[in-house]
Amino acid sequence: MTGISQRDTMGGLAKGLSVIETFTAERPRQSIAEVSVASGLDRATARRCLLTLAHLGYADYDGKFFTLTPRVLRLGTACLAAMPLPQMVQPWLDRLSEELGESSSVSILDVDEIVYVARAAQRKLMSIALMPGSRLPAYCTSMGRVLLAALPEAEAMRLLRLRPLAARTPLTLTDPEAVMVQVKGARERGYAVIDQEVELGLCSIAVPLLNARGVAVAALNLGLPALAGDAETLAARYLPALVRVQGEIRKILR
Amino acid sequence: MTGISQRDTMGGLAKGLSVIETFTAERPRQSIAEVSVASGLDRATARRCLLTLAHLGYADYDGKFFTLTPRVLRLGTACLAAMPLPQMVQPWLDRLSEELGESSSVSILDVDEIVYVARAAQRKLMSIALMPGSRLPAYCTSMGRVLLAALPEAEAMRLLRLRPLAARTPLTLTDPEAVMVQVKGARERGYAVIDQEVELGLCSIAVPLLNARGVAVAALNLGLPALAGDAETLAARYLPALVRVQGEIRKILR
DNA sequence: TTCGATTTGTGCGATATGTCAACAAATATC
DNA sequence: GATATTTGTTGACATATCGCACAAATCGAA
Repeated sequence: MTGISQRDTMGGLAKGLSVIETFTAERPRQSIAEVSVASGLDRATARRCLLTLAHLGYADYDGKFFTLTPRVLRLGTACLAAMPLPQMVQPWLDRLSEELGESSSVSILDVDEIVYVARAAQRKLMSIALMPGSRLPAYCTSMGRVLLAALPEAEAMRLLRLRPLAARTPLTLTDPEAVMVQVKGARERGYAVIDQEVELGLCSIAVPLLNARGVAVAALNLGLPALAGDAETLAARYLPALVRVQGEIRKILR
Repeated sequence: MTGISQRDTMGGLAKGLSVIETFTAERPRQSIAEVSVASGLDRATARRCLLTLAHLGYADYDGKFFTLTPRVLRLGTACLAAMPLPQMVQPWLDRLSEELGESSSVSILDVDEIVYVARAAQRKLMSIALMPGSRLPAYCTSMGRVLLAALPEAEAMRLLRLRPLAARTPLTLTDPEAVMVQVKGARERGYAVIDQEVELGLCSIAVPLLNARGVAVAALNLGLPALAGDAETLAARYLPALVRVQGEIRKILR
């Protein structure tokens, strides 16, 4: 019950998962040696992991390079499918987006990143396509800020210090202390507004999604073009609809 | 080089992955014993897998039940991000959807399912939200049929026989032989049209995406409302645009 | 081609891990 | 509330697997 004892762990599983995570957009095809250095595993071990993955259909092997197969996606979608939240909120997202003509999303916090778990896309504002499973850093997103606001302050601060905060645009706050001020503001107001800190031209307003016990389990946001006005104007215009959905979802979240 | 020899496999990895896959929408929270029966592993082994997953942050454990965490999504998105195809085709999808005012998607085949890897959603025709990572059975989808058509006939037939074909609508073909006839038709014509076999009110037309060597690596489709007419009308109206994009993408696919 | 450099494949001892069985704790059943 | 059943945990033993060192293969450049 205390810590995980040595005899309760399975090294092989941990190693295999880390091998999967070495595959990125920059390195979609890797040799055994590449995976070995990327994962820090011995070549012999990396080789066994890769051969096992190939054998199970999670990877393809052409005799030289390994690539992941769509079967790996099953792991992720198993996870998404296993979450009750996405299916519960999707109808509300659809309605909200339809009504306002803007994209809305629901995300949860994974360490210092927000992970989209449901989305109703309306028009394309962002340069990259967001979808369930997509990740953005918490510090520069409206959903990230309301989710950080739901944590104990020390924990939020720890997450903000995990890595240097990149200036994604000239408007991005890159000082953890400065972000923390915004996080506190979000906690007090019950919502967060972001003005082009993720991407120029893009604003966003988010509220936390609370379960019946009042615990923030996710965040709901609207993506808006930057020309929509200052924070107060945005809030006045869009907050009522968000709060309404927030209330409805709270009723159905155990 | 021949088969995977016993000494090149890692049992722990295989077991851990199968444990992850036991989590579904129906069973998002599982005890050790439940996972044990679902995976066929000994309880002690299942326990070690689960504790390891929890230790690594892939699962949560409340002392009784395990749930997967969003961290598992990283595995899947690592896979999607590692695919060059989605990023390459996305601009074409966006343009195509914009032009025609209908949703378009690209999918690949994973065993007997199609997996969406890119999508430009225009208006909501389907009851469920489709997005990259989503899966539909191959037998009743236009993209599935053109992808099956690209396989050797015996292999396609094997996939069609893997599980009973569910009648998703009154129009769904549920006889493997009958589906095979359509698959062959798709191969001859170079495209497939589906009329409300997935969902009532929804038609779809698909073409294969070929790489420079002429190998079908994915499928491209348009989702259309059922009122759009019969197969020939649909093809006459939408095929030219699809074929144009097919040609463009073929140029950029190695 | 030949040679060196890098990468990949493979035996081996030491260690980790799976299996099985037993047991204790929790839960269900009556 | 007593019994039966399921579930979680632990220990012992056989075996799989790790990581090392070396062999084989592949690659690159002269």
